[in-house]
Amino acid sequence: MNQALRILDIFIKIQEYSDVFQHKQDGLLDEISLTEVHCIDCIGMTDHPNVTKISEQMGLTRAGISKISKRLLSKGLIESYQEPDNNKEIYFRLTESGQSVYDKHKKIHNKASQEWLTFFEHYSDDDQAAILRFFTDLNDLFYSKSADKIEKEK
Amino acid sequence: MNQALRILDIFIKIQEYSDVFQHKQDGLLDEISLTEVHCIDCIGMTDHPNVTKISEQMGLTRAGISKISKRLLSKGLIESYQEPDNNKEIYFRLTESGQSVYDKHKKIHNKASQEWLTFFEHYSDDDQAAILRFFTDLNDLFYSKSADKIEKEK
DNA sequence: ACGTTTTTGTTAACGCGTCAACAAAAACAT
DNA sequence: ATGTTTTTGTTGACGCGTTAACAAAAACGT
Repeated sequence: MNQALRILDIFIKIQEYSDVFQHKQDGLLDEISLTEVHCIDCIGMTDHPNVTKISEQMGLTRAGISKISKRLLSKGLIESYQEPDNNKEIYFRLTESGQSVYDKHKKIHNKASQEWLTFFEHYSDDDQAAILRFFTDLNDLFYSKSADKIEKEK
Repeated sequence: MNQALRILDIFIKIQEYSDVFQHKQDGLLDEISLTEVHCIDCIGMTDHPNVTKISEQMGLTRAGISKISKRLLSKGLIESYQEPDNNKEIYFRLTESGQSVYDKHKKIHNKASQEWLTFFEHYSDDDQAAILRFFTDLNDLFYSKSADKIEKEK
């Protein structure tokens, strides 16, 4: 992934978590939590998503995803299915209403991306380069620290 | 507050929340949660801190602070007192062990600030200016959005 | 083929903070 | 002074996600 896009991604996440109201405006988060929307997003994007895969992608525990998926099932936003050759793994797919949530979220997401890019393009090329480098360095710094952490936990 | 310091402050917070391990390394967070440490910090810095004041400063509910203060009391990190002219408000102060946590946290905080400044100073003046402006703009953007939000909630 | 190990999903107990409802004290109004 | 309103702190019910323990299925080793 391009580094500029990576930074964009970070900011979208910040925006999503701090500006929950943006979703609220669209009436998306009235009955569904932000985590549930992210889970729907993950299910919509993943091939044969099961509890384990989703938990890895979302950085939550399997137990957590197990409960979230139960909520989504009871809300009729997803449904589960299995493959004939595997009796253990349980996969999920979006229902029609789940797909609608998915689409709305994607639309909001794209709108935020666009706003962000517009915001960023107001800076000169030199400024953009400086900002990008700063975030890249920062990312590396955090990454190396995380690596340290993992190292120590072993 | 200076804008550079403001940005520093934002990053310290990010660092604190994402790099909990940094506290763990110092054995600070083994028995105390990060929120509890912040509460101790708040009590240590505030004059006559009571549940209401602390909740306002920390952005948590009174109910939350009420419970956190009970935990801190039971851990012997803070103690409560009242003033003779007021039978309603209950204030807190740090015990000796609470003060020790406060000092350790401040030390870690200062260290993080110093690291951050060092990191930042590696950039040229022009780059620093660009980065600062970027964050200032971002801050303004978020602030105006929040203002919109408050407006709509009325 | 069969015993062992790993993977997968679920559940109960827990910790954390919120919300709503409440009682007691304080502040206010007249 | 007295009745009303506001402030303050607490509690119970709740939602959310984690940890730990578990059973069932799959994968592995020989």
